[in-house]
Amino acid sequence: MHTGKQQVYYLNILTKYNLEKKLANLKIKEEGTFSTVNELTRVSGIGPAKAKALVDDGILTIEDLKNHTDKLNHHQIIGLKYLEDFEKRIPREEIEKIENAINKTISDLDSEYLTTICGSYRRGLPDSGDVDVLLTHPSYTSNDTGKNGKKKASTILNTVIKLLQDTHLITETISLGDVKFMGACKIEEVTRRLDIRLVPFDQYYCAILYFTGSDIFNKEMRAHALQQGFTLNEYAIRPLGSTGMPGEELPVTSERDIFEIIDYPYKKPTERSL
DNA sequence: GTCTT
DNA sequence: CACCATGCGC
DNA sequence: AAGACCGCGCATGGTG
Repeated sequence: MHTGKQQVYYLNILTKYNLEKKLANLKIKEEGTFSTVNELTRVSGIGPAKAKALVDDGILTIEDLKNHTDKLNHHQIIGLKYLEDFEKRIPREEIEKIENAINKTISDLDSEYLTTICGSYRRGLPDSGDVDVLLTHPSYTSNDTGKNGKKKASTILNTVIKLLQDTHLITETISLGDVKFMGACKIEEVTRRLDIRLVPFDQYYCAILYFTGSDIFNKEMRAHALQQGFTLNEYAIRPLGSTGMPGEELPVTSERDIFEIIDYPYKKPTERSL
């Protein structure tokens, strides 16, 4: 009963999203601004809505945009400034250097921090689009909720980010909250997109699994989990009761634990690029 | 409602 | 000030 | 034809 209601709720979100996407595309095509919108959305932080607004203001190209930076917010200014850089792929050798720099700085701070760079880098691919770092510390768990937990998280993340700024790895901040940093770093010539997210210690391996992907692999694994009577997401794996109601989060101390719980043959990260 | 099977 | 909606990226 | 699908954190601007 509760589950049915929840499913209907998510279904509505999904339906609404699909409809809006379709309507937006139709509208754009009708107005003949399709290619223009695409051009402006190359800038990180400019999506379909902002692009449309800019076009309405007579700003049609990236070149126009450079003369109207007053119409951009901080994210979009960074996106414009590093437009070419952010479109370049990052060789894994460079990510290895970034990884070393991060690990050195953070382990000097506290040896109990754990970091993992996920995404295609972790799957062993020769290059990636950005650097996605997962960060955790035993003192921060999913029990740390409410005002106190937020404060604990924000202290940890802010400390780490400040340190990485001091060592001149992080060069730009797009956004910084309690648990997620989005910004840029530079270790050679090109400025690279860098994300760092703080994850509760007990949810670390579910997060690593999720953010390592690939998307297709995640989908297959989630489907297998369901067959075995479990629900798996970026936070946790939980058994499903006879009603379909998720139970308590199962303890997980490695990525391999998750595979074993759902009786799915272990795949190394390099075997997950489906 | 759309996508997969 | 708190709270919410929207845009955006992942 | 039938069943699967199954957000969220942050910045910004608006409301009261």
